[in-house]
Amino acid sequence: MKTKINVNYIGSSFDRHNHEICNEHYTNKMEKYCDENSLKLTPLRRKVFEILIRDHKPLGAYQILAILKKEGFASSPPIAYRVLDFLVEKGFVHKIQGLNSFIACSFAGCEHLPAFIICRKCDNVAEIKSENTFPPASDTALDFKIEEAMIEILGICPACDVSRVI
Amino acid sequence: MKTKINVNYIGSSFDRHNHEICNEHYTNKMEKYCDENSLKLTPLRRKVFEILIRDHKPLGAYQILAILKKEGFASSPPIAYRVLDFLVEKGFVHKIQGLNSFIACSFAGCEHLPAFIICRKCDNVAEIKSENTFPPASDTALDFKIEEAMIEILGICPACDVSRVI
DNA sequence: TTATGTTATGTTATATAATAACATGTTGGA
DNA sequence: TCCAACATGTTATTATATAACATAACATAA
Repeated sequence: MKTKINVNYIGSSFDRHNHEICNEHYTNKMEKYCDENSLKLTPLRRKVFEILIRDHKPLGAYQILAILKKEGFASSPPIAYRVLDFLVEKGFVHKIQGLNSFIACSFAGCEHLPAFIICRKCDNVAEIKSENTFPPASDTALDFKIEEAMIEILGICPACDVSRVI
Repeated sequence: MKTKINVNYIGSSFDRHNHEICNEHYTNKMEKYCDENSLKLTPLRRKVFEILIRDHKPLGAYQILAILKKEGFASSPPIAYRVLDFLVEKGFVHKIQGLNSFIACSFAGCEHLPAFIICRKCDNVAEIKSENTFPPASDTALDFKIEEAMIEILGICPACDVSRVI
């Protein structure tokens, strides 16, 4: 059997990689984390995470529901939203507000404020670590207790930027 | 007649100020800008901006619609969304994705990537300038052409942070 | 002035996203 | 075994946003 290589732009860069190994890696991480923290990794939760990590692209709740339906699961809206709440709360998945969609975390297990760069041409999304950009260099924010941050940067990725000098 | 002082946390800090002067200031700026750029500052557009700058708090489209209705304007959803599109496009108003709401810009006329700090206790929102935090210090983002950014920071503002040392 | 293109406003209907409220199932101890 | 906590399931509804189309206002060229 030939090894199928799913090439996608994900993770900490827009670089290519073998996405199957990547999937496995994050699924393993998740199983380990749930085990250690006595969280129930139920079939439904596992399935939703699997759906999200498959292509590692942002998916809306209703897209996820459609896939769940096709694959024999219940598919009323609260099913997806509840599982997504769980996955987001535990840090396995992030919500991308600007797209009303959800994406598997690229740095699971590693403390971070998630940030995303979104190419508006190819629609690929990459998660980047944002520690270096925080706290924002502003007097205002100095005394502000940051708990969560939503950083979504829209633009053109290198691959789509035809005008760039190669 | 007594001068009514509306005290609110807005602008580049969570500091107090006379919000009436502030309103006037931004309305003037807007008029000037529209004049110079031959943009039509119609009664509807003026009204929506006025609604947003009144208390300088984020308002949802349907909240704005309700106010428009009370004040004698048409109030079907596209009315608000279209005017908001205009105001956002011209930079007079920003959309806060995390709250599905809109807020008058605090740095109108000044080139900037907007960023917000949102206190989840008192719900006040402050806009801060974000130049200093961009581009994010990450190899990934180096080659990425940033066009737009959405930065929303959730936490506790100094006034609400009871635990802080005074 | 009239014709014409453009922009703004208006209406109805509908799409899309998210949650409330409540019922049933499952599981893991006291 | 019983109970408590959690997970899944259903129906209905709320909230957010847009499509599609109609009319009005306004500038400007014939």
